[in-house]
Amino acid sequence: MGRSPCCEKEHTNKGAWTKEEDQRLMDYIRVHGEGCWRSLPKAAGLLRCGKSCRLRWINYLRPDLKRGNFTDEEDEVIIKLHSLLGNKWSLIAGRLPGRTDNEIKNYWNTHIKRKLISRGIDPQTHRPLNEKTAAAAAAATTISTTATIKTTTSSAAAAKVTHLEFKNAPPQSLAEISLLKSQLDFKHNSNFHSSQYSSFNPKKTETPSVEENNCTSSSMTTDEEQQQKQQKRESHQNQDVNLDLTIGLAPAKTFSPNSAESRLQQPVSSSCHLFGSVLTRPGCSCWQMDGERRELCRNCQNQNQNQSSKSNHNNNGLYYRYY
DNA sequence: AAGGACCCCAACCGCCCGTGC
DNA sequence: AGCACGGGCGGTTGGGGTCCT
Repeated sequence: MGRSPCCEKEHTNKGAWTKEEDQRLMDYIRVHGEGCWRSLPKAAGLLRCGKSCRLRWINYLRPDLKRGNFTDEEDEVIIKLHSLLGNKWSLIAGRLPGRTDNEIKNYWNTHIKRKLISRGIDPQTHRPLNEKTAAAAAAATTISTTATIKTTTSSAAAAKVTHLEFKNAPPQSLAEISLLKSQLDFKHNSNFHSSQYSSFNPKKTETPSVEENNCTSSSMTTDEEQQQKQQKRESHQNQDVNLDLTIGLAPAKTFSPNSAESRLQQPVSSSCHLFGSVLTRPGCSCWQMDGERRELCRNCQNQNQNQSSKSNHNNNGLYYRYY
């Protein structure tokens, strides 16, 4: 019944690693590289579970690990990313070079939680503690009535967000976004990735953006780029949400096309992105995020018309597709 | 100095996801 | 479609170190 264990527990060591074990593991990986963790212990002459070897390497032995205390800058990055991603430690770690998910998770639980509480901020919701109860009540009546999440299946575990329909207007501020996110079952709707709120962030950071790292569509024309830059400038002037999701890039790694990681790296240039609704036409200009213009561009209108027969479209509302 | 309380973090556990067949 | 497997993830634990009385 259930899964077979990843190793024979009777013949494996547990607990703290010895220097000799560390040395064996490092020597083996130096020669053979990472991977195939299940067979590694035997090949390396270690009486350890493969998972244990992997963890030891990733969290402790890897040569590129940064040692020492977290800096204030790292603290703030962690807080910011946590407010967007929740307990997605590996995604957060992917944006903090030299830090591991385990390290960040421990650091969060032992330091940052307290730090936020001392600032009067709830570490889970990232809202003021004294607002917590009132905000929860308010959120239930405001945000939940403005957005409807449509999924492809009725199973929470397998659900994939396909549409977001806003009866009035999409969230206008980071607070609203956070509130909306907290109301979704984030764990079960991992495909609905809050990191894609980056579409709300036209603010340019010092670090290279996704598109500057050749992650953007190769089909984009110069005109389209200009259009997007203009949109960014306009958006910048019109709102103050700075999610700074261009902070560093995840380590070079390939992801499956629909993974959260993959979508984290998708171009953030189009102002049509909304909660991960990456429209297929780069340079689409349907949404300006200024709270005034809530129009769909022609392309998106056409797309919506194609979809309208399937959805109960509110005349006053907006319709976003999630890919 | 003793020992109980508390803190920190490496390591473990069980589950989930992606892939190949 | 269903299964098996490897890898990865987040939550939790437990042991060692430090602080406090």
